[in-house]
Amino acid sequence: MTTGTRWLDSEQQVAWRAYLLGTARLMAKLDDDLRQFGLGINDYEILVRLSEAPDRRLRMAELADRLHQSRSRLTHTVGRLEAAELVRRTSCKSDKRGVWAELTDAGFSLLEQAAPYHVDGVRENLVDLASPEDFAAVGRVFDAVSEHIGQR
Amino acid sequence: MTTGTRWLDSEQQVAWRAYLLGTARLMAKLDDDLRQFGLGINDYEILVRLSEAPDRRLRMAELADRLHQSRSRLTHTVGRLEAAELVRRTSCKSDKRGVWAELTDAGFSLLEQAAPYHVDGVRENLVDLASPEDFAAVGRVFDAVSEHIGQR
DNA sequence: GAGGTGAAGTTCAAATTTCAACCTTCGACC
DNA sequence: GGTCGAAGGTTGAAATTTGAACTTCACCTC
Repeated sequence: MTTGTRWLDSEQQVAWRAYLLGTARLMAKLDDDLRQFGLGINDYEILVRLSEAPDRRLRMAELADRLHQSRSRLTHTVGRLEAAELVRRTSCKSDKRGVWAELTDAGFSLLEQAAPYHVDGVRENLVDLASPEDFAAVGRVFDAVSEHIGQR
Repeated sequence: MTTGTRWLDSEQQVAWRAYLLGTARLMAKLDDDLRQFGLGINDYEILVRLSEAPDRRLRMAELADRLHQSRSRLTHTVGRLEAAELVRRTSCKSDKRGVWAELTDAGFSLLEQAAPYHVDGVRENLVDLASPEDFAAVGRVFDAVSEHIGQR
């Protein structure tokens, strides 16, 4: 008889581990690089999402979903960003339960400073290391992953 | 004049974000699935590395490097695993500064239980969603990332 | 064989994240 | 209107992670 488990074959195994290790190293590197601006990559992503939204603001739940974070975690993080004056909270008129997180001018300009530096890091440590085809494949794969797993 | 920053083009941007979101969702999912065994993916990876090592043991620093974790984090985590009797620490004779982390029988058998389940999760939520070529590309890309960034 | 430098681990405190409990408001239904 | 289940957010405590300081030991050089 055979075992019911389909183990990864050796190439899949190698690729899976490369992904785990590479991701760990990459995130640590990007985090380090952002530290000079007083941000982590998580904070950075929050600011970016806000900067792109209409009126530079987003509802907390919407933001949490886009980043796949718990509402609780986001509450804490936004609390810190607010203390740093990078984000402002305002209550939502149409839904009294709701809260808008809005990027302040200071937040926007910090982002303007950090972004070029951060993008360079993403290029240097990821994008430019891969062929365009390979990088596109990464996009497809993780798009499928997101799609498959769906919301939390 | 042009700006000095090479921004990501729109496809790269999309791929990068897919990677970020997909990774967040994937890790959360794998973590959740392992919780039934009282493990997180981080604990799991530690046990796996130990299980594959000669005598099922590894020096702390070596283990930390393979997982790209700080020594401090590893000390804490192994402390918890030790409290759960899944890992045992022994001191290293040839280098008195050193400490071996060694998988216990209980650790090994928990791993035997968890592994099939975990691998299924990795397949279902990642490997089987991608074509073999695309998944191989993921491996290549993150291998290059690891290589490029190197040790911490 | 005494210093000096650096590696291996741990420790403690601070920062961050998780988890469950808890309001308040919305919406549907009766 | 009144009720009930669920969504949006927050809170506070517990668990985990980070970062810097610290101890012990190894190794190199003079």
